[in-house]
Amino acid sequence: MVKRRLTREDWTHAAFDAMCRGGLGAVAVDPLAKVLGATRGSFYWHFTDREALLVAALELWEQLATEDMIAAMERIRDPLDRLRTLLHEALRDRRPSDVYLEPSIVAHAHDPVVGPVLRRVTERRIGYLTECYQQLGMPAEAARRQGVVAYAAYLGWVELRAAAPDIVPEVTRDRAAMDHLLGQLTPRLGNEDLT
Amino acid sequence: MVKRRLTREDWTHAAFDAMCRGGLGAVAVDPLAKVLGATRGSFYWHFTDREALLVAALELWEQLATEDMIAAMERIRDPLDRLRTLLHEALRDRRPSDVYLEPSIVAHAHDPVVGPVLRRVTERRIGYLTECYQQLGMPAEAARRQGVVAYAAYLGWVELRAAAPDIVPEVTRDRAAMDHLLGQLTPRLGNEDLT
DNA sequence: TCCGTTCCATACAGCAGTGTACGGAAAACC
DNA sequence: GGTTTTCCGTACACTGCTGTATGGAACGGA
Repeated sequence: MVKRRLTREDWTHAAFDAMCRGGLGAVAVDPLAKVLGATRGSFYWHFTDREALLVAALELWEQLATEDMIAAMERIRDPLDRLRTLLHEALRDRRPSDVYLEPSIVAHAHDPVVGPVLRRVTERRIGYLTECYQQLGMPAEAARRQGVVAYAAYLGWVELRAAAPDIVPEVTRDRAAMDHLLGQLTPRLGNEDLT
Repeated sequence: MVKRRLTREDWTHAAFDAMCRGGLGAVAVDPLAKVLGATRGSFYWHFTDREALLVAALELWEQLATEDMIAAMERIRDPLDRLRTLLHEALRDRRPSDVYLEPSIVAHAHDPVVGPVLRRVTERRIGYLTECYQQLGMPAEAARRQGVVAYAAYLGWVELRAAAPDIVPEVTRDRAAMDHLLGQLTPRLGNEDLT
């Protein structure tokens, strides 16, 4: 790792990494400078504020964890297969470094810079889930409700994994239990229980 | 509000209140002293550390939001009625000041003083849910899994409420949707779908 | 190679919070 | 009412972070 000059993207990615490990509080200029082997002088050339860095890192998160994810799903043709893959991907175990990011972001929902991004991401994800359910034949309103329920379920598992990591595999590792769970979130076609 | 001397409990309750509003970060000695109309001199008489205050506040949370809650539920005789009340109570809308507390705690799960308390609370709540499902006739393992699922659902709604408060009522205010949701978490007696 | 632009290190000021030392006020006790 | 114990205010030192000012290094084009 030769010592080269840093770009705005270098700082943004470093902030994102720190965010994944230590939450939003870890997005701090001084510590990041140490990691990058530079000083704050570099940072304040590329950014005006610590806040600007936070925004950049959050928008990177928005891109990677939502837009890219959705784009990947869109490559799956069959709607049912796509929803199944999506849910499975969302509920599956993650690398430990990913566990604390979303909880930390939600915990700062009241923050004026976090709030708007989180809002967009939440609405976008639920919106996409709604689309998926509609493509399976659900009417709009029911699909929306189902989307909200599914997203709440996702959030719940993410948080539970953070709160007590060893409890989650009790369910997710059990094939039957996992199928049961996914089954509740996946409407069987021709089911009249779509409310 | 006459100016009287402060007890350890005064500080603990003030810390708990601050925690409810601003998350764990709001448990700070200097600001709390201002609120209480005192100085840090008082604080360091009753506590050794800021950490000690955090522990006290978290244990108060454990008592109020878990033990007292469970004790209240135990006063309900009929197991099905009890579970329904519990779920309804857990998923119902809360006062705004309560919205950010649990997300903030979960976000600090890696913290050495938060971790153990959060572990205990999580295990205790899931354990109690498991009991409830068992009293409804589910075998131990299935009840445990159902308890985990129900608790994850609870966490999900709490977080969603913090992330995008206006989306939650879309479901919880709709009587039919709410019944459907509670229905998924409430086994119908004599249902063979208990896995 | 020279020069202008881009980038960064150093040094400084400032803020918010923690924890300690110590003197003195306020209760409590007899 | 004096003494002892309990409690609290004040002042200080220290830490970790933000943001600014400025000089100078590194790079790229002519």
